[in-house]
Amino acid sequence: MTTLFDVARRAGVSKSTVSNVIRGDGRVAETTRERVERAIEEIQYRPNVIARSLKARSSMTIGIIVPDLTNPFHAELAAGAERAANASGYAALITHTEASPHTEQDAARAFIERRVDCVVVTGVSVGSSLPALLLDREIPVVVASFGEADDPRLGVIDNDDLTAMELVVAHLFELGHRRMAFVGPLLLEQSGERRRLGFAQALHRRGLQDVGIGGKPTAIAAHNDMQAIAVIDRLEREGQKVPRDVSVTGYDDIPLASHNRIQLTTVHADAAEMGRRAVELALGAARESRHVAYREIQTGQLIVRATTGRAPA
Amino acid sequence: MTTLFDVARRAGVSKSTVSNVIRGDGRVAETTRERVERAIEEIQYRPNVIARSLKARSSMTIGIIVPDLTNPFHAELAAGAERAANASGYAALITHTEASPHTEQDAARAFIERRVDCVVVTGVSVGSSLPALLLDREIPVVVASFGEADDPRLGVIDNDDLTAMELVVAHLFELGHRRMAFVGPLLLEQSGERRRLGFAQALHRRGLQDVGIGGKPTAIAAHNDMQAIAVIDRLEREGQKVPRDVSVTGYDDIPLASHNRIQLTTVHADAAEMGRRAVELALGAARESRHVAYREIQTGQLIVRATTGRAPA
DNA sequence: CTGAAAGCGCTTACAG
DNA sequence: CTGAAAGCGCTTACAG
Repeated sequence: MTTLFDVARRAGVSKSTVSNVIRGDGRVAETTRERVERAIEEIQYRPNVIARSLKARSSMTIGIIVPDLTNPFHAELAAGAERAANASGYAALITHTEASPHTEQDAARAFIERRVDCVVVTGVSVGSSLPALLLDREIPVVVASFGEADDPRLGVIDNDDLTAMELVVAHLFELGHRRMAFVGPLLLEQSGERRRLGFAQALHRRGLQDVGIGGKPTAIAAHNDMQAIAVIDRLEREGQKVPRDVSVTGYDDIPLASHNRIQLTTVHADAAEMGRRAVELALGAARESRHVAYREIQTGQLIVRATTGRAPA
Repeated sequence: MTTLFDVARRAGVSKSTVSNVIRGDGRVAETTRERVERAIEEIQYRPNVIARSLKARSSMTIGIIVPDLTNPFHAELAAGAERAANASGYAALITHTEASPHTEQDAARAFIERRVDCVVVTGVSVGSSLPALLLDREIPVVVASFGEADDPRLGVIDNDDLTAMELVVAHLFELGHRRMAFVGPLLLEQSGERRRLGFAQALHRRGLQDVGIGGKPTAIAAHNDMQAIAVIDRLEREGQKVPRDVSVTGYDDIPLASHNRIQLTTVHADAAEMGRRAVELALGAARESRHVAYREIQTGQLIVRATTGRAPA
């Protein structure tokens, strides 16, 4: 690879001057600038960001942690975050953890060693130490759709799960359902617990409680759309019909939820926008060398489609 | 952040010695090693990979380009690649391009400037310059599921699309279909053309030709599963039934394809394994400072499920 | 407006 | 077995 020095030599100037034109530093004579730019063009010079990072103490890269890239909600969120990072000149180191504590530790270590400027996390294992590991190194982190985010240093972009689950239960209750169950996430994600709690509270207000999946529920509220779709698959393979025999709800409103053959009743969340906003907050904090320490909670709409219906008599 | 120097000072040795114990260089006295390790532990030292990269001329990171993170096939492939990279101590810079030439250029530039050791590409726009941009910089690239990969320097992990489309057409033909159409990818991906070609050739062998989507086909072969699922959605919203009125096939066999409500007839491909293998080839080449220049073609099984049936009378 | 010099945090011969 | 020194490719005061 060619270096600054190569273009300096070819243009007949010093490395400092080349650096000045590249960084757009004002004090460079017009003719010098042109000469340097021509040299850059001729030898196809591309600055070495690694060298720059070392000096600047900023890697110009952000870390993104997602439990499961294969879940469209997480993929959309990561994609939104990545796009926003790119737009600001940052590259994105993305790693998926399958909510495994061990993989999370490895990812944290890799991010620390590579000196990422900040990180956004779309989900972690229950009781994960990942955020603390990063925060303790003064790396700003914002968590999106997360569950209990108790560390005050965290940035949080989240959904109001409690309200959302109240909407879900109100809807099901109105359809006559009295035997309901919550089904947690496929992976051991921390966010599962808060939705379970919201569900339980909403039932409690109506003098009901979770009958569990074994308790012949007439309605099942799944932790997210992917889980809801898996539940429908299982029920229907067992010969039950959704929603005739059992109603099912999701959470996230992934594109597939509105597919003609799925038509899932779910809670809407704007994954891409959450990703974009998370990066905005994280980069802002990184640039000012502080933690984010700020939370933003949005409450999602309930989208009623065709997987919920009147409770069977 | 603490540096090598901090631990050297605390352990009362030189930076060289600390470096030697960290890198596991043999010639270090046992007691010295212990002293250094204790110091590292006490001040929680983590090496700066950026500095190491600068000296070593290897960034220990790989680039991954995917057109659409939201497509489970690409997500799986990227996840498999990412996992394999991590297992070898590499981090993964992932960027999604939406098959936009402009974004592809930006990604290539970012990868070059960050000196990624190699890149794996799961799809590009038609006629994309992305691979050449990288190859010309002596960066090994392997393309997976790609379409026409004409550059001999490329590594290629691919499916035998021609054979696969022959299987698809044979299956449909046997069910009595004579009016068939191919539907290309949602994004302008290069891989679309080869599947279209295989489809056309298979029809031609039977004295048929593509009637196009407007030609009232009784069977539609989609470029991939996501497109097939979108086609089913569209058809059924227009009041047609799949497969009663129209049969539909996909390609990839994403997890959703086997869902009870989808049951898509499709061609199986092992995305995660393709990703793993792609990284293996790319890293091997990177370590030897050469291009991959090697191709591996697998032919996928046709999985017959419930979106294909006898042609309507 | 331009260049010499120091330094970012490592690694790597090389001496001792 | 250990350390001093040079160098990876940049940036950034500072002189001139």
